[in-house]
Amino acid sequence: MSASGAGPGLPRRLALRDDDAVTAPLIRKLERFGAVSAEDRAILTRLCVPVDPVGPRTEIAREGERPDGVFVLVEGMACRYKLRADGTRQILAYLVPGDFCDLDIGLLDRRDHAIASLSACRIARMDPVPLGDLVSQQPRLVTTLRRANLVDDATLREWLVNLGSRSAIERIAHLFLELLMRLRAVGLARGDGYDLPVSQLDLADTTGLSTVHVNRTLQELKRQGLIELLSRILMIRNVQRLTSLAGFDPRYLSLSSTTLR
Amino acid sequence: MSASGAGPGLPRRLALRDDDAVTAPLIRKLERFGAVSAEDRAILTRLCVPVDPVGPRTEIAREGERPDGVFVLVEGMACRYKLRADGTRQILAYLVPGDFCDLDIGLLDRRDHAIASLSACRIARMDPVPLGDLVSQQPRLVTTLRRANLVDDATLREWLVNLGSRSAIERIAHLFLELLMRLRAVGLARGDGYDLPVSQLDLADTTGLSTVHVNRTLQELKRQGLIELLSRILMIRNVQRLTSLAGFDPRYLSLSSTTLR
DNA sequence: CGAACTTTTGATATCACTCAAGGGACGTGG
DNA sequence: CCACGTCCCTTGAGTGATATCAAAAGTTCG
Repeated sequence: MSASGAGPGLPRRLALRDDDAVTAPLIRKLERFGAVSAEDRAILTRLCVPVDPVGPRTEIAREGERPDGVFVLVEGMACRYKLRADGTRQILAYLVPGDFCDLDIGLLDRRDHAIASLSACRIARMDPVPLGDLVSQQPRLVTTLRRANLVDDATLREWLVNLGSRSAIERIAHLFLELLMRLRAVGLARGDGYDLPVSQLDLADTTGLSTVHVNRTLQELKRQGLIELLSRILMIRNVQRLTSLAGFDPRYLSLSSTTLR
Repeated sequence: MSASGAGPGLPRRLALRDDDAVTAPLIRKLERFGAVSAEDRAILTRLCVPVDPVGPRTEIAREGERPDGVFVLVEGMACRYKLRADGTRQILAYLVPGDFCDLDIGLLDRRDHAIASLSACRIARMDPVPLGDLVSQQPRLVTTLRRANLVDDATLREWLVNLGSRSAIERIAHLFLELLMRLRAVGLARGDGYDLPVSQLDLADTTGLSTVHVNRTLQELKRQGLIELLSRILMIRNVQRLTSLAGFDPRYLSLSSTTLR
């Protein structure tokens, strides 16, 4: 899937274009939150060190461990989650390419939640130390990173509304629309559709529903002609009706109107 | 309730002790996250400007408006919340004395949620401009504020778990235990109890349940001898059993073991 | 081609919601 | 001090949304 099987005898990571590809989604995302100069881009590219790709359903960061460094998702889909004592998993957030996590979670000495891939993922890592130096040297860039972080917080709040006060069908519709907007913002949607490489169990652990009910709710969304979902490719057939069904108000994502369409 | 009705003819705010009282809960809270020097205390006291007290159920910050400055809760209980188009309210967080909000939400130009008092409250406000200067001049203090902020984020994640995967009785038990720990941390619990100046409707909007079901669930908690709740004073009769019922693991609050007991 | 996972379906159970109404508690104004 | 309104809590009865259990059918992958 990635370029790992390129030419024989070639070192694994060499080309400059590869490096660009690593930060491309991140930069695309950050540009929504402030100007990103060529120097900023160079700094980010230097800071982001690619890590070995991970397969699907692989733990990336463990709950309870001491955080070190910032992860940037380059390709694929991942999630934050918490495991309860009874084995229940609650997914807290989806990460799409360009998303980073734990901008300053390193200030605490214990992760309160884990991170895992949903699909196969490519990941990069930023060292916390040079990142810390940024604050004095590139305050504008840090502000931009912080803005992006604040939107993640706002997203978490919207998820709380989702679980606390929306019905099953509204929850799923809302999730699908949020992902559409976020993927569009990094150029990874195709029209009104996108790859959604997650199982119905994942959706159940996201929405606080049972897998059976997720399945039936998806069927209802299809029956109403609102979505198509086949081999993990989602196509929203009627964004407007789905938006009104979900009560989706994208302002919490702080997206530009062009992204919204 | 406050000193507003003190001696006749006395100016409303005068005594130095009053100023101390404004920052006391904040400092008590911050000390859990890093050393707070006398200089830090002086800075915080200078930055925190008391605002007129507000009555119960009063909006403090409106959704959609441009954020300006940081609020610090001095006395009383407040909440963040979002209102849905259909009038439903979802409470996102409780604020107790010492809590502050919106450390850098000022970087966005639109609040995604509102803040309101639950009980009568005393509030202080920090100007964003001198606060911004802190970053270069008192980096340690800013780090401490950030740590406190991270715990608020972790709390929000735990609330997501609460709504997504706990039953009604577990949700309420979990909320009560969280508040016990947080109030203890600022010295506002009395043994295993505390003032809980919120209605059952507030609890319903917090836990995603109906008021009727909140009422019945509270009765069940009383019946099991786990809590007493009378005239908005909560007493937890059996912290250990309630903890195990709720599946409450306080580590996300980053509290010291002395606070936990 | 088999093992493991995922999706789908049916039947039944239950938790929590809605509706409706009565009964405090509290404050306000007459 | 009483009368009234308002808000809050409580209770009952009926309903509905979602969970659970169980098993079959489809998919993926080695």
